[in-house]
Amino acid sequence: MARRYAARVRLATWNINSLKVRIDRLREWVDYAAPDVLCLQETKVADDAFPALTFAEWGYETVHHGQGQWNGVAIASRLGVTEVVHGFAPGIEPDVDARLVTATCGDMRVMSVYVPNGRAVGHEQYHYKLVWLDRLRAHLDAVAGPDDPVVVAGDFNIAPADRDVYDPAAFVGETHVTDDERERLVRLHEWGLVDLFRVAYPDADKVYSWWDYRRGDFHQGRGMRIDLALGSRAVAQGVDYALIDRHARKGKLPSDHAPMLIDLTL
DNA sequence: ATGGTAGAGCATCTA
Repeated sequence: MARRYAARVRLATWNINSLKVRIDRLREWVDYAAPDVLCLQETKVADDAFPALTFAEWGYETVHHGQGQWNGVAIASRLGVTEVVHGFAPGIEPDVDARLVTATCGDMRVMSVYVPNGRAVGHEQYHYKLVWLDRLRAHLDAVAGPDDPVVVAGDFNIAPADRDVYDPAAFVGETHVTDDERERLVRLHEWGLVDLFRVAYPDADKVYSWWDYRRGDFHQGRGMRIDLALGSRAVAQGVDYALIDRHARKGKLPSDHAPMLIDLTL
């Protein structure tokens, strides 16, 4: 259906690191931030344990793609949830894990992604990460076009540039910062996606979305910006505001990731 | 000091 007027949309993404443990904190943040579309990662629940009725009480339609103990991704939307694809589109080698779910929310084609961690450079899981990102690019071609309003949001487990890492020297030879991983992000840029946080803040540094639980890293400012919202041109040109909400990383039982929100005019 | 914490779930595995 043709769009008749500009719509303001608040998009959010959060690696919640267990929906079961974090449901009250999530409710608190949703009340505060009131996103229209919310991408979640690491729900760590099976589909039959996903609290869809709770989200419905909050005013959200949901789709969840989970497996139980690990991984699990969801999209919660006040703008509808249609044209759902669980995992990679048909024709692409299926994923062994639940790391991707796609839905149309309002006018946007939305993907919630939990990119494999990679564990260590050269590890079998690192190879899986790189191949997974190649498959994500193929998936984009299958479910959307670069001229559509498209958003790919989630935990990419890649810091796009050195300024997205608290100490680049500390990560030499580690995952999340290698040329091979960053090249996969460049390929997504070549498809037509841009880093929406950078649209709002082209030069900001020391802005992170994840801090290791250990060693007091959050309080010492040792973080990385690895949670990204990538958007096509139709989305990027409408970015009004972006925020990585560090306050949600504080207090009792925080996720190790902060949520990010992006305000758009579509 | 090759450490530390957190979540799954009950011995470790994953991050």
